[in-house]
Amino acid sequence: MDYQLEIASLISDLTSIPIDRLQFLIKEPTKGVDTDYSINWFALKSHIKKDGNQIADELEQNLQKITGKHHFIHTVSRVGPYINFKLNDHHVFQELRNQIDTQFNKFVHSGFPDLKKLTVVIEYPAQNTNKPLHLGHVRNMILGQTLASLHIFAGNSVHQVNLMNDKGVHICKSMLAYKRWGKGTTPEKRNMKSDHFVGKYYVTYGKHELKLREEVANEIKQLDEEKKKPLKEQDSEKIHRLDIVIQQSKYGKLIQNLNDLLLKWENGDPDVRKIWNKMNSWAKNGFEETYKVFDIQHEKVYLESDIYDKGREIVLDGVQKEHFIQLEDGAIIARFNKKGLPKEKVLLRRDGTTLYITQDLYLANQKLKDYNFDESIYVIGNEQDMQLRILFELLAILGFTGNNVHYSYGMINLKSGKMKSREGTVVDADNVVHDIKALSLEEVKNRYKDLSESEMSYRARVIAMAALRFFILKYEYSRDFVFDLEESISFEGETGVYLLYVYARICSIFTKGLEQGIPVPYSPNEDKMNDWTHESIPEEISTPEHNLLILLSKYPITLSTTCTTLKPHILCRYLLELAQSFNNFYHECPILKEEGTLRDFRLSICELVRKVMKHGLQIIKIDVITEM
RNA sequence: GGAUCCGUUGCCCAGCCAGGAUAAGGCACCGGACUUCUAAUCCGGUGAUCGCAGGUUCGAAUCCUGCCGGAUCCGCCA
Repeated sequence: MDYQLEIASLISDLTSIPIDRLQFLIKEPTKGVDTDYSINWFALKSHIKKDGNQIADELEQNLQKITGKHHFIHTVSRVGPYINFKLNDHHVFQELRNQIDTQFNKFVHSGFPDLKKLTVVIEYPAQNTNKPLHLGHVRNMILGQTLASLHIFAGNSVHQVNLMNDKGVHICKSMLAYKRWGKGTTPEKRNMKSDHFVGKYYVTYGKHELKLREEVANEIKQLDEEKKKPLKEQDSEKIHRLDIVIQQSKYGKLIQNLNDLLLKWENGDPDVRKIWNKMNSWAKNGFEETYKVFDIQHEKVYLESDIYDKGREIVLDGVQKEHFIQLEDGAIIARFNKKGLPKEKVLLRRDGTTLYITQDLYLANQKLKDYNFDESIYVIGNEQDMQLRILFELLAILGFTGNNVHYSYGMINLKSGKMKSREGTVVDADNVVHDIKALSLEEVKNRYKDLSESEMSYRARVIAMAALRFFILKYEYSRDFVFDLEESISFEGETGVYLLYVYARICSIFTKGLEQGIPVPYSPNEDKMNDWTHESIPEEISTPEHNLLILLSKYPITLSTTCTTLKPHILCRYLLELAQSFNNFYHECPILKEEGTLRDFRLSICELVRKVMKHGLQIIKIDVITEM
């Protein structure tokens, strides 16, 4: 039961203030105030033309009449400008108790409004095939995957797809370096993960280019400055001279080689295609290994090399329909007249070749054809906000049906600054997983000396992935954050490990209970629900118990909010609060040492927390373990 | 220069959409709790001009305006 909504409903009946307005006015109290929900009657004044005090008096009196021993509101009281509501523990517990057996699925969905089920396409992480995945991709993958999970939970039909950027100048850079310095070696011969092998050559190229560029840095700078001047003031002779110097430098020749390679690829040169195929398959095989670690599965992968040239017809058709404009030199552009958008955007080059945006137009249509979606989500970093705005605007101009959403997440920066893959200053996805696993294995070994190797590494793996996933998801997705392996991946405090620990603790209580012949709701070893029909509740409920009950009752609405806002951090914050609240309860309230109703009541609370914790973690794709 | 986002304690981070009680957590630091259901834990403490200045309001971290500081974007690149 959503008590916040119920209270809003009660007040709505008494005041005829619309309930959808009232539910935002019912607040959870700040720390230290002994109440469960409250409303400030000042906030009601703008809705009823009465004296505030009078409103509060009437409300309080009327509410007093209906609340009481059997009502879900136990007490109503006035403190200053607030009307406070304390819920009835018995009522809350009885409501929750139903889910211990068979109603759990109904319970977790009970916060959802009855909406039409949607078909949703989620595209991520759209990486390039020139280098291995890095921490930015990790955030992308984990967010994309979690979005899918949230939509599936909400009952929507989800299609997870990827766009593999497997052609273009970036992969040519790796190819060029490999051709020049690779000497035909392979990842196997070098004993390297194959995508790292490809990435090595990308970095080699980047460093080489940077070195050569320095030789003509001065000329490039001068050229840039000259070109920045208004057209009339430009010294065309100087520009020409600088151009020649740059072109004839080693740097210029390298760039020329790169462009030649790209052109050869476009023309289908067999030798170039052969090496391209080889390097791409190395890259893709490497990605597959990493995907396995993160359990990433795509229903379909669109390849840029397949579709880069498509979308031309859409653009030409757009010209026919006078949406776009063909310039004298042959280029096709779109003009915008909207704040925040550029004046114009080129859609086809003057030589008729396509651009990335051309392909985007095609892919948006193709996804609609393939899935007839209601919503298409692009999980892409916020540095591409403008590109996506332009794309969506173009689609709108073309009368595109279907809702496009840019899930714009923030960048991960390092203490040392921004991650730059061409300079090799990135946190590699595989390495970061490896490091966290090593860290958690050490912790497991410290605690258990006599576990089997496989059990130890299993636990270490679950713990490590929990730590990493939760670390990414606990931040509001749109915000940038700074990553530092030492400080960021901790197993203490607000971490995934903290949540796992609560789960393991509860399991441990149940295991101990079973050993002592005490009936418990759940058997961790067999992963089995027991016959558990406990219904009674002690006369006196302690504060930790009360807090847990209230918190548990908020789970459905938390899930619903998380799903409708697509903000996983809301669920993460809830689970942390639940874990804190449980740990407080754990230390304050003995369980197995008690007897009768009190023991059973507390065991029931444990089971509720266990179930909600497991469910919540499942939603964010974190596995649990029963012992740690 | 223009556009978008951001600025909350020594550090990290929630709250802002929908204004209301003493600004919530975590890290670090200080003190306390393991012969008692797992101390990867708990309890207590120190620590905040919510970037600055105005405005609206009975009331502003939250809304509005201006300023300062930071990030990103503004390619016939991807």
